[in-house]
Amino acid sequence: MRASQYLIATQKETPSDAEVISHQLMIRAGMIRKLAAGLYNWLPLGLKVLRKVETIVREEMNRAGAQEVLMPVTQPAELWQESGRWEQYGPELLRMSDRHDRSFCLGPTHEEVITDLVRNQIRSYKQLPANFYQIQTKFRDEIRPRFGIMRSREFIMKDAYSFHTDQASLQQTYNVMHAAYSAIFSRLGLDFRPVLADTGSIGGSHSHEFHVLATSGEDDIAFSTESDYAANVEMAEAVAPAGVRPAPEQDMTEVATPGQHSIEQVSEFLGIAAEQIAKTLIVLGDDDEAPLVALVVRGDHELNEIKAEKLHGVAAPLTFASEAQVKETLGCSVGSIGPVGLNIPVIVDRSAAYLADFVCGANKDGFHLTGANWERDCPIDDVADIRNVVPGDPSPDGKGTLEIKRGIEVGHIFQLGTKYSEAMNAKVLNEEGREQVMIMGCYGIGVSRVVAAAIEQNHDDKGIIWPEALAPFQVALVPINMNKSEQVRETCEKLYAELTTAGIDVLFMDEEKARLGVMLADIELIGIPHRVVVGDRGLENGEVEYCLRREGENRNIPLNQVTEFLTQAIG
RNA sequence: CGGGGAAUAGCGCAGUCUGGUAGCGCGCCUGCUUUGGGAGCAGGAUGUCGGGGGUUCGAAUCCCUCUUCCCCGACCA
Repeated sequence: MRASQYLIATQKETPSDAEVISHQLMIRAGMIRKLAAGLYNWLPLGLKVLRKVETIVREEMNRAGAQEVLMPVTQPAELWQESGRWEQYGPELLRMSDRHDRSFCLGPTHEEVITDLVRNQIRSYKQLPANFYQIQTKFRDEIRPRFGIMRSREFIMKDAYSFHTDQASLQQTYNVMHAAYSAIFSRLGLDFRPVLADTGSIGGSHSHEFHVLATSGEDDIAFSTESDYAANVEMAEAVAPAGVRPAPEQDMTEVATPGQHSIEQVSEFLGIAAEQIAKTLIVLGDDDEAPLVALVVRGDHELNEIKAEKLHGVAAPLTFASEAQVKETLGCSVGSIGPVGLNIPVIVDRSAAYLADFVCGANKDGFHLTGANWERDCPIDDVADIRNVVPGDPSPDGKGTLEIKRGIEVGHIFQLGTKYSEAMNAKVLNEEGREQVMIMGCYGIGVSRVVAAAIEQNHDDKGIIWPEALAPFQVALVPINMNKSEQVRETCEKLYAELTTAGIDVLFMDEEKARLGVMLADIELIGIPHRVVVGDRGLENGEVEYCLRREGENRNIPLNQVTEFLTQAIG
């Protein structure tokens, strides 16, 4: 491609509304432009990268035996009413009516449509298992789109759905998809980890997320130092401390703690470490008998809301009781609550249950208890894992301890079970000639998000450093003073033709009056991996200059070996 | 949706408090000179100051209202 015929929309200044580096660089390199909140135009250069991701995803999905289909973005409300999600999905589902006043939505995902398609087309167990995928635009009306293409409202997703007659077959396809995803992200040149995940609102049982590791990620991932255990912090099990709870040594004493509410305040005021304090949180219960429930975690731990809301007796979604509700039921304010003498159900975290001689609120404004002990001073009926793991916790698989890193979720695989097939009556005839509900799996990759994630992982202060597989161009060809030197012009034209013929994708910086500094800065910003600079100085020795973006060191190579050299360098 | 900020040329911003001719840098166009890492000189184009209403002789500036965007919290590829 000749730069003179290609839109290179680079800009020197960082847009003021771009927070994360990938967003800044995608704007500056001229890959995307914002149209409205969470909506982006893809410019030629950005689209080229996006297509490369799509191609790799498509190749690996095909290799894994999936069949490509294409479903509409616009979906009829009836299907969503059938699955029950028309009511469940909430405002993230963009709904609309057509001229006949029929209801539709923009697809945030395609379980309903694919289930409808498959129930109409597949009648026999002999046609299963089957795995269908598409690469297509999704729309989710995010409350807060941000970070450019990373969390946009409209985005490109590869979504796949598999259908089975038994769990073993689902597990097999799930494993194949797990392997295919690993192959995809490896080919893309990303540092990624598959992690155990919560199944979220899509429902189902078993699930893994694929995360690209990056400090700007929005998820916390817990890793074992000794094994390949990895889980989203939402999911990672906080195991019970080893051994038995120490015996009480102190007497329980009420102490005045005027104005001390938070754990830090109480800890400092009493000179007692946060891990020796029991933090009591009041949430709404799920039945009228017990409208409030107390959750107790250690002062240095955080409540895991996802774990908590799954507990029997706790309302989902997890809702904290209001100050007024607490005051009315318990007779004191939020900062002074403790498990001793509490007249509502108490659920205690495993680590908190291990405490002896701990400090807690006295259920009386301005007072705390020291030397409190389970059983002796208050009952402990319900112990559960309700906290987030922290670095240094033992790994749930018993090997090593956990460390926590940030990740960007780029893929997610689920075992859905029969959630949709049952609701939508998607059945096949099995070997016995009986109707049977199909079992489903689903598998997503955020294709546009991968582009941003790749930049988060591959950049320096000059710009993007594309992994070979994603680069919009493989080679940049830069002439120096082409408008003055016939020798430089001829050499570049020849090289351009030769490299192109060799199947190399070259960006030829052929603008007559372009300045060297500007061209080089643009190429570095855009992130083209290989660069060849042609000038009179080098040509006198029959040489051109080569630079690998990732290394930044110039070296001379003989003119007559350029094609061979680049073919090898690209690999 | 709650809390906080912002909207002035393609981009980044000043001007607003204290009302009085619409500004700066980058980019863009023309010409000349330059040309081995974001050039210099000269000339030029570009604005419903987010929209609507009001106050005023006069509003980017003060008041009311609407809209959009950004940041912090609960969802997700």
